Amino acid sequence: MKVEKAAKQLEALGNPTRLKVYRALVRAGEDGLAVGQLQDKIGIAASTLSHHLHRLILTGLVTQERQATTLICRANYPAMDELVSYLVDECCLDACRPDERAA
Amino acid sequence: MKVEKAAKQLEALGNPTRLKVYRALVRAGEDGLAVGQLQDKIGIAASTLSHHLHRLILTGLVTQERQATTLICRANYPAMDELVSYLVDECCLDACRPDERAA
DNA sequence: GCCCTATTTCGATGTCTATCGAAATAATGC
DNA sequence: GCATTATTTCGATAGACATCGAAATAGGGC
Repeated sequence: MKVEKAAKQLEALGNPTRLKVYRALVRAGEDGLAVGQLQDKIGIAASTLSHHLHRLILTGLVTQERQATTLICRANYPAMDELVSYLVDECCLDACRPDERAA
Repeated sequence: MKVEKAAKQLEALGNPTRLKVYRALVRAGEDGLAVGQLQDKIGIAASTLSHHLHRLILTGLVTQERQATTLICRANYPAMDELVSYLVDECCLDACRPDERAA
């Protein structure tokens, strides 16, 4: 993963509203949550939520699937896994895995 | 860890320049790097670097220690460890540790 | 084809961010 | 206490962001 991509994803998660959205989606699991359900949970204007979702989708952290008139949002686990791996491998190796310390 | 604190730290890392700074500091290990060395590595104005360092320090991800006229910067590993733990435990449990899946 | 619900896009606004150069501060050595 | 080096603070500027309400769009049922 390039540093720019990682930074983009971190920036996407680095907003309390978006982190709450992402957290809610993770907790919802495979069923995901409709945009409207997210709005109820988080309590912001629909347009604002749509904007934040757009940013999360652009970075690949969230996916959407249409079911009739509602849009189901889901956390894209592999993307987060890749991001955490980047942080651990590239940025935190010494602290988290002393025995794997690189040259 | 509260969601606001995690978001603040993610936001701090969610800028390419700051992520490069942090990465350089991690790679420098316990010796750390002087502000001037960081500036040489990254190639931005001293004032800009100072601004970014300030943000990283405010979130606790970086520490500074003065050695004579130079300021040594170091990555604060426990902070990153805590942040990654938050992401894994609160936001990525299902994907990363299926056997520890919470209720 | 029209209505209803769900969601996005538009337009506007205030706040925050990144960046720079210049000037100010800090710490040391002489 | 002055010069030197290292770093921060100041002031300015251009661009990005978060937020809202209103209007537009999408999809489906009648």
